[in-house]
Amino acid sequence: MAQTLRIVEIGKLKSACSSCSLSELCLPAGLSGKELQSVDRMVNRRRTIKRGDYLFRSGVALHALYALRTGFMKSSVLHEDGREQVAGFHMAGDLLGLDAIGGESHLCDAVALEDSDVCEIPLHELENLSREIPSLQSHFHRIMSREIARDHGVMLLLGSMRAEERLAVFLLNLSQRFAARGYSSNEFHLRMTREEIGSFLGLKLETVSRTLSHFQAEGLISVRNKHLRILKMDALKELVSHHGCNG
Amino acid sequence: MAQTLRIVEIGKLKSACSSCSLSELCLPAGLSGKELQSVDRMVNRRRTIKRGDYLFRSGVALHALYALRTGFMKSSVLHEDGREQVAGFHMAGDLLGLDAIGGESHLCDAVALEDSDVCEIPLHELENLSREIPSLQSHFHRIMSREIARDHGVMLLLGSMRAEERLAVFLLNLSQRFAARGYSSNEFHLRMTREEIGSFLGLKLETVSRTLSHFQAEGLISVRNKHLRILKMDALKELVSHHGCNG
DNA sequence: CGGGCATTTTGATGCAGATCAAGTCAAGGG
DNA sequence: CCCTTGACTTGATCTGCATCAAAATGCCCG
Repeated sequence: MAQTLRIVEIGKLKSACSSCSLSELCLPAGLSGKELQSVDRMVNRRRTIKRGDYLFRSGVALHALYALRTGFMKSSVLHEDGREQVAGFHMAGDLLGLDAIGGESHLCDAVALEDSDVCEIPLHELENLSREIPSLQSHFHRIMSREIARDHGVMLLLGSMRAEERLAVFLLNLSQRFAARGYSSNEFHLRMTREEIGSFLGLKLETVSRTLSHFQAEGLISVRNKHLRILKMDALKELVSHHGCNG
Repeated sequence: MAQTLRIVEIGKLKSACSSCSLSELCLPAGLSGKELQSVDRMVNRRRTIKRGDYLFRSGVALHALYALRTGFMKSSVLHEDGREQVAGFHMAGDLLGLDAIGGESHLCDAVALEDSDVCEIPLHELENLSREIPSLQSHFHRIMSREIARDHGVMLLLGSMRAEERLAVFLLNLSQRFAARGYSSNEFHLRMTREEIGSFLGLKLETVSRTLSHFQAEGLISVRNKHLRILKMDALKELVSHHGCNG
């Protein structure tokens, strides 16, 4: 009861895009004051997703796009026989639901890996508004395009890298994204399990664990449970570009 | 010289979207007569790409999006160390260059696997026009979204399927796309090499060849070089959904 | 039409990562 | 505080696909 009330209140809170610290990472990046106000009006609902809960599930109709405000989520595609493939991990500023625009219903699940807040962006209103604000339109296109480019990168990883390279790419990518949000680039908390990392990278959890241990033994990183520290950023980067040695 | 002339002439040909048999698969799907004329005016340049030539290369600035009119292409991402990952195969009606909108320059190569014709769609004009024509806008968004959803499907394939399943998914997908374009769904020509199939599926060419031979031995398909016939569509589909037997 | 090169097939062997199997560790609940 | 439970680590073994090798086939071009 108290719980429900709290959620409603949060939903009503006008913590506007114009005063949101993420606006430069998020949808309204690069908009002027006036334009920002229009976006504020469009994004009038917030939702809290508890750890382990779904933001949306595969098969459900698309209600809106979601901008992640705080927290951490994963999205995953599932095969009919139960296999799960994590398609991505999302942090503050990321836009979720982009794969559902094509068919009107979601094709993947989005699950909170820690308590998260999202802003709802009704697709039709976004399309209306982006007809009036060219810079919003082109930024929305940029966001979708970047998602396509990112996915191609993941395909490269899954299709042609060895386990060590995959893990290195994964860690470097996380590091970079934390840095872009003002967090440390060489020390952070892994919010996902080894199994989820494995699913994302096309590896089994044991392989993830072994490879992390191996990196640690080499002095590249230090891991203790979910706490991770990158000790030799350059060495990790070299690992990625050099293809081991079997060119 | 004669060559150059011929290309220029083709570039000038006004074989308009309004009279193009692909319009229902392509960008202008669902537009009215008047709207179609606006799109015609926007798409005023065609190009011919010879087999083996590049439509665009990674790193080059984005000039336009391209709608494939006739022919067959692949797009591939390359790793700095030379490894190539085929990101997709494209046939008539497909839109290429979507991953370059985000950063203004291409992130993958697009190569013709047979002589191909494309229509150039200047991105800025597309954005201008889609501010005037809502159905064009939403269809463009649908196209980008479908590309994201398709990529997620490929990630599922690369991350969690065995070689036989990958090949089966690949053949079924090709079959479906040929059917959508009015060609036979169970007999077609593979325009790419075994190596390119392998690169796309995250397998080596020998594995592709062996797996095809195996399918043939089982009576699921018949292959002779690049000519392929699907004999047991249902059995192929079962192969995909049943995860072999090691659930 | 025939030589040469690229593509494909097929076989033999090796290895990275999966699988199976214990055992350790941290967190939450009675 | 101990017990349970889920997450993680580590070791032993297995296997699917890669790699290496060589022969067969198709195709381009002179």
